[in-house]
Amino acid sequence: MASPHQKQTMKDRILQTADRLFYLKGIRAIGVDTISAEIGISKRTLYNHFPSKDALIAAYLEHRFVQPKPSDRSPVEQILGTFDALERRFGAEDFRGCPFVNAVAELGGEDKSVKDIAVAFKESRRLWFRDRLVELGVADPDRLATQLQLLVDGSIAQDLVRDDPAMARAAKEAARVLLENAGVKVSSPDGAKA
Amino acid sequence: MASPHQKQTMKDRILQTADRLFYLKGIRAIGVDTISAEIGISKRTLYNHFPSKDALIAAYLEHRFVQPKPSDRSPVEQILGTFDALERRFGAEDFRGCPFVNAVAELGGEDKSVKDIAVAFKESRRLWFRDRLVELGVADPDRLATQLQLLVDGSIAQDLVRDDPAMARAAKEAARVLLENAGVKVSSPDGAKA
DNA sequence: GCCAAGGTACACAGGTCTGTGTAACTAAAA
DNA sequence: TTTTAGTTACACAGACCTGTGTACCTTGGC
Repeated sequence: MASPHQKQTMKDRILQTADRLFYLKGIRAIGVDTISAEIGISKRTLYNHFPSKDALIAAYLEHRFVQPKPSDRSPVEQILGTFDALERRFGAEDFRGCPFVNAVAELGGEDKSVKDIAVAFKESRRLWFRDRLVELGVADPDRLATQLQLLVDGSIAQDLVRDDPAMARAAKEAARVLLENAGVKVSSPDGAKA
Repeated sequence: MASPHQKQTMKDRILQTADRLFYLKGIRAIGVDTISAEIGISKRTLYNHFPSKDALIAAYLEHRFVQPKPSDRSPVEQILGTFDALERRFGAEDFRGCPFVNAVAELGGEDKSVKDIAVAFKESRRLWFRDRLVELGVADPDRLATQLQLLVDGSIAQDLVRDDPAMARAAKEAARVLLENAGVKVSSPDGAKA
């Protein structure tokens, strides 16, 4: 973990492959046989590293729970840049929506642990927006952060079914309107730095 | 179909039960045995009415594709009322997100017909917004309709993971800001008719 | 050389799933 | 009464799933 040159462990390879297949094809659609076959290991080895498929699913979701990198850009640029990043990801052919929302949709309210991590993820994203809005001094950062997160999740859901990266642009424009309405000065209607 | 007093056919009962279980528990999570057992019929009878589970899934999604009732309220009230209706549905304990988004998330891009009907549904909803925005004479009804639909889908996704009907209120407030920004006069910040 | 850790091959238990085949039953229509 | 359409009970095929048991093999460290 410390050294980037460190050889990838077996556990890493299993998790990485499970991550890719679970995300692309769905958690229920992928069996442990498929994962081990894809890596070229025996199913026994997989079970030596993860006690059950449920444990592998939990590891998958935790693995997806990554914090955004710190940035030295201005709060407004960071907020609006979120939607540019979304648009880029929508364009990739291996994008298939939000893994947490998908997992909840797929596994239902049955599995409480899945829902818990999904809620934690969504809340962490909302708080990320909120921190930047506080920095900007807007009146009601909590409310606006929630609304920005609505635009993020809405564009993800829309792109999931429509495969249309323009959804991210529409969300960005809406976000700009909401920011300006909250008294935030936003430079130009489209990409001043371009 | 014409008379509301008409006795419910076997096919209706199957579809209705499949609808409820598919939506609540997930399509992959429910087998045809479960559906037939729930109704108290044999699995053979189910297969006499639907040639395959895939056909039943298709019928389920078509059954969910309902058009909004015509309304005599003003366009603005209709648009904002959408979010009030959402909030009501979020409060129900049998609400589990958008069946079309869930189906795409669950069945993946593999099944093209599922994606097709999901796209058709989302587009029909977007056009519903668009029609009302045209009536209001806004400058760019297509863009704003897309953005309102983003708020709808965003609040649905958020409520799915958080079980928080307040997401609909946040979406409604954002919708009001977007409408006002487009030059639409919106009466009061919260429920003038209350 | 020897040992121990971890991987492999492979069978298998026990469950679920979709879908079919078949013979008997029921009830309404003719 | 006879026919016919729909339903039932039930077994079963064939596939896939999670998870385990077991005996063998490979490899690096001592």
